[in-house]
Amino acid sequence: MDVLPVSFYQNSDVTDVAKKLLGKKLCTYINGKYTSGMIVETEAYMAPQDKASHAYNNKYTERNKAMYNHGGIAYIYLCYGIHHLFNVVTNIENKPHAVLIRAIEPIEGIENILYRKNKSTLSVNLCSGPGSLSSALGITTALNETRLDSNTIFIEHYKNIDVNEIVSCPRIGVDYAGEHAKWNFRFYIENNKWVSKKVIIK
DNA sequence: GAGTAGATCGGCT
DNA sequence: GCCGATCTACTCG
Repeated sequence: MDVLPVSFYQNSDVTDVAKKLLGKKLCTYINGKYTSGMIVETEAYMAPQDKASHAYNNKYTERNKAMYNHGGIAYIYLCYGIHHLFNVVTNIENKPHAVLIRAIEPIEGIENILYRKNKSTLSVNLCSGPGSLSSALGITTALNETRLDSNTIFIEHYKNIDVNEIVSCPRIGVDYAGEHAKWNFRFYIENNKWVSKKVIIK
């Protein structure tokens, strides 16, 4: 009903989209099971200049081609051979920008999440961390390049987050990116217990 | 509670 | 062959 239009993602400032996604509701309807959760943590990836991005220097492969598509679709890829990481493609065609969704706060379909996780009780780490969140929502690489206004994956308005509640800090697990690893491209909602990791001091 | 190994696919040196 | 935008389980103290 209140699904974000594709135009929301076609913004030339990825960090702006990353911040605006906080407090939105990510919903999936996969294999007949509906689940949703509020986005509490994101990271921006801004290729071609961003070394931490798969599309650094406009590198183009079969895997990352989704990022070169227009904004408003999903870029999902396999990490460490096990984890399916879910990204939102932003900007226009041939501008490979993306926002990695790192954590959500479960809202609906908790029983489906527990079933997928083979757990009986809800705990904070179930949807916290990109790989964990994808398995909780049933997201796999089969959904790569799915439109975010489709009825499989969609994002709705949910809660307005005040700028004062948004914390920005360096991204996680991208030390190899040298100077770019220090960019404050990670955003999360302050004092939200579902956030995967607090500020990392180095 | 903290530290480490193991899982396991695709893209690259 | 090696290593990654990771997570979990298992060990050790």
